Amino acid sequence: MRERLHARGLRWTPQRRALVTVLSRTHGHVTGAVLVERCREQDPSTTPSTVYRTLEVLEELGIVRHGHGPDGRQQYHVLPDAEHGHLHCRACGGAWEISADEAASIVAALESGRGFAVDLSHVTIVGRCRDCR
Amino acid sequence: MRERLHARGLRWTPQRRALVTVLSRTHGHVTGAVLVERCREQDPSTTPSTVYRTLEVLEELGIVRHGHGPDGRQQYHVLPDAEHGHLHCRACGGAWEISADEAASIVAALESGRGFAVDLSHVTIVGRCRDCR
DNA sequence: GATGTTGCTGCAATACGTTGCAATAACGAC
DNA sequence: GTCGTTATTGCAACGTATTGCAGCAACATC
Repeated sequence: MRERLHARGLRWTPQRRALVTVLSRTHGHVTGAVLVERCREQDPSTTPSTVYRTLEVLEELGIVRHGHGPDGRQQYHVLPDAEHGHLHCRACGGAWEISADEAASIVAALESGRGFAVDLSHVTIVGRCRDCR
Repeated sequence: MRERLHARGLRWTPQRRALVTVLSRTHGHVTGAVLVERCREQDPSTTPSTVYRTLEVLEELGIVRHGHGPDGRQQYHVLPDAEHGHLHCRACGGAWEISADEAASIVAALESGRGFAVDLSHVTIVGRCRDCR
């Protein structure tokens, strides 16, 4: 991590180390708020702005990706999960991932029809799941 | 409008009238904040909570639909536009609509594969448009 | 027109994120 | 180890959206 930051002229600070540590223990999706909270557990003096700014940096480095839940709140996931989209059930609140394979037809349709390059990991589709219908 | 509210035991208030007026003059997509602002132009004493709560009511009635922009903020659109999804270019900020026809393959894929009923009007897909690639 | 119900409003507080700015501290060079 | 540069931090303020609650006012009824 330190190397990757330095390679871009960025710095390796205690606050960034803390967030990276938290992320390394994180599985699946987390909201920004949860990450802030977890950083605070490690270091109560953590401030939200630092965490969110660090997340931006890590996203540029490709370490994390973020999308938005059905309520529009940030959701981060840590790589190197395969790229995937998200499915949310409005009724039960359940969430699933859409694999790149499964999304292939979606991506292809927008690509060939409009020349639009879908950022799959930022996609969240809301609706109702089989059980809730 | 008044009839539709009364039919459900709801009330037709000056604040609701103001929002409906604003909406009737609105084309395309608007953020919640913009709607609050426009209501304030009509009546400076308007408060955000009332506007957002009224929007919820109107959504239940099917008058408006909301989704989230690429930054997760609310975006409303007024019916009776046909149901459609949204496409956002991360680079230029442009936005387009995805017609139900164009989305048919997406909807069908998730429907048959997972039994998931997509709420198309709540879908926002982020990526890069043809010009920005 | 007066009255009772109860849906609505406005306020205040809270949550989640973002941004400007001055002070700090990481880092490279000596 | 010291010093200078400048990326980062922490603070404070702001923007957007939600929620609890007490008082208000729409509406139906009389």
